Amino acid sequence: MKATGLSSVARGARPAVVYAALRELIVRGQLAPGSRIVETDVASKLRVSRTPVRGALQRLQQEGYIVDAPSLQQSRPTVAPMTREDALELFAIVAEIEGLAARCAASLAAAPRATLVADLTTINTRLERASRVAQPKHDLLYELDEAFHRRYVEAAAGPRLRALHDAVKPQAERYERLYVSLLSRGIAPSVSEHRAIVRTIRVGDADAAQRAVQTNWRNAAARLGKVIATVGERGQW
Amino acid sequence: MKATGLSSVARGARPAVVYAALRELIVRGQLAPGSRIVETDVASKLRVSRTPVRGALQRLQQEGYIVDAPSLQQSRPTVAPMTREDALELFAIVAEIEGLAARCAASLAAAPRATLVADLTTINTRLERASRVAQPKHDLLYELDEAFHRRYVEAAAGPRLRALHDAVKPQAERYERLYVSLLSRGIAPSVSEHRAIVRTIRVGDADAAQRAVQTNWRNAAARLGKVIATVGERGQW
DNA sequence: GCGCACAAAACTGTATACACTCTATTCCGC
DNA sequence: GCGGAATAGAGTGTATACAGTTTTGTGCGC
Repeated sequence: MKATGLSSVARGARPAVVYAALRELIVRGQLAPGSRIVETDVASKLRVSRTPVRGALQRLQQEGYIVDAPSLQQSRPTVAPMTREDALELFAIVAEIEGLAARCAASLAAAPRATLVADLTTINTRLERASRVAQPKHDLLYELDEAFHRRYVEAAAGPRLRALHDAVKPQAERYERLYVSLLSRGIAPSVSEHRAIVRTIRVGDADAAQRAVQTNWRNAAARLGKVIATVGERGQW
Repeated sequence: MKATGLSSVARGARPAVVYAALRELIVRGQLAPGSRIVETDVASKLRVSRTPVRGALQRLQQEGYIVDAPSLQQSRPTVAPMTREDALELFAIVAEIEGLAARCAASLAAAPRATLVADLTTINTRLERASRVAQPKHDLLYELDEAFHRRYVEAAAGPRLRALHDAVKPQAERYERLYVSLLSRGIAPSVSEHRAIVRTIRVGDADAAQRAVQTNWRNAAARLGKVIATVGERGQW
């Protein structure tokens, strides 16, 4: 990412670029939970005016990446803290959204469903292999897990559900990365849960597919909950 | 609603007021699906500058009330069309969100749960009575059904789930109003489905509560689907 | 009368100036 | 030295000017 100088970005794309840049910083932890975000600073760092920055901040806030620090009249955007409570609620929501997508996936026609099942199997196999090596690469584990879920969402979800997924899921990235970085050996259960998901989609059992995805996320939430309890919360004060 | 002259609105509240005004116009149908929305017009009608209007439009778009008409470079916001497909997907999403809330509600402690159950029963009884009269008042039916669902969401949902609900649910209002206005006698099944929801929350069965809410919405979607098929879609051309 | 080209109007994207609010620091009085 | 008030600074809210793009209308040629 070029640190400074996106003033050359095409005319209609600046808010989106600012949004992407800030989200990346937040999700990767470079912008710590609890940090204040100042419109003027962002604007000058990225060499754009405050107008596109405003748009980006508004979107980030609406999606939950940043929150308003309590101040009577003015809005003081700060990076949203990471707490155990928040992680559990967020994972529960993702469980429902992706569960619904899996339900739709299991109801697809036979032909596209077969392709989907094949792809999911491939991805999950790669995930299993990546998790078995001596020093698992955290980024790779995250990418593969993410790719697995994204695959069936994009295959089956309608425009509304996909938009919702795009808005909610990336917020879990902060917690997922924390998770794999602390528990990289512990994703074995995930692999077998993924296999169960693939199985239900293959046989076309919508209810079971939805349940399987929900189970996967609820278990992940439980495992993550323990991790956070030990490592502590961030951005709380 | 004062048509013109909200230039006197407090300093930090203008985007919210513009947002509320436009959303109201859209969900009540005064701004027809497919209509173009022009920043300048809205700004001059409401006597504010384009800046707060911009914020409001962006939020409306992110929540799905308005969409971008395809135009290569510039964004041309138009009121989102109402289609059968969209209604079914939207209701399926609401089913998951409120289903999750109901699951949390069934897991509440005994004391607050008892209060919740009592309130839900009261609301549902009022709904039943309102639906039995000769000429049911559509607005009242809508309000009561909406109040029923809102009650348990607010009682049990965490901040994230509530924010999601606040963002998604109002979009269903367009379809719900269409629904009750065409099928006001047909809400008897809803009343009994609500009773089932209350029962599961009372006994504290989380899984059953979630399923009951999902059933309620899936049935509503099916009933609405038929209605739209007969009345035709809007804003498609 | 039809079509194409050019021009003008309409709108959105961006930047910037100004106003208002909140905060923090400093200075004065005690 | 401590506390409070005044003031300077920082930062957001709003308005507006300007630029670039798309659309629409008009006139000319055929």
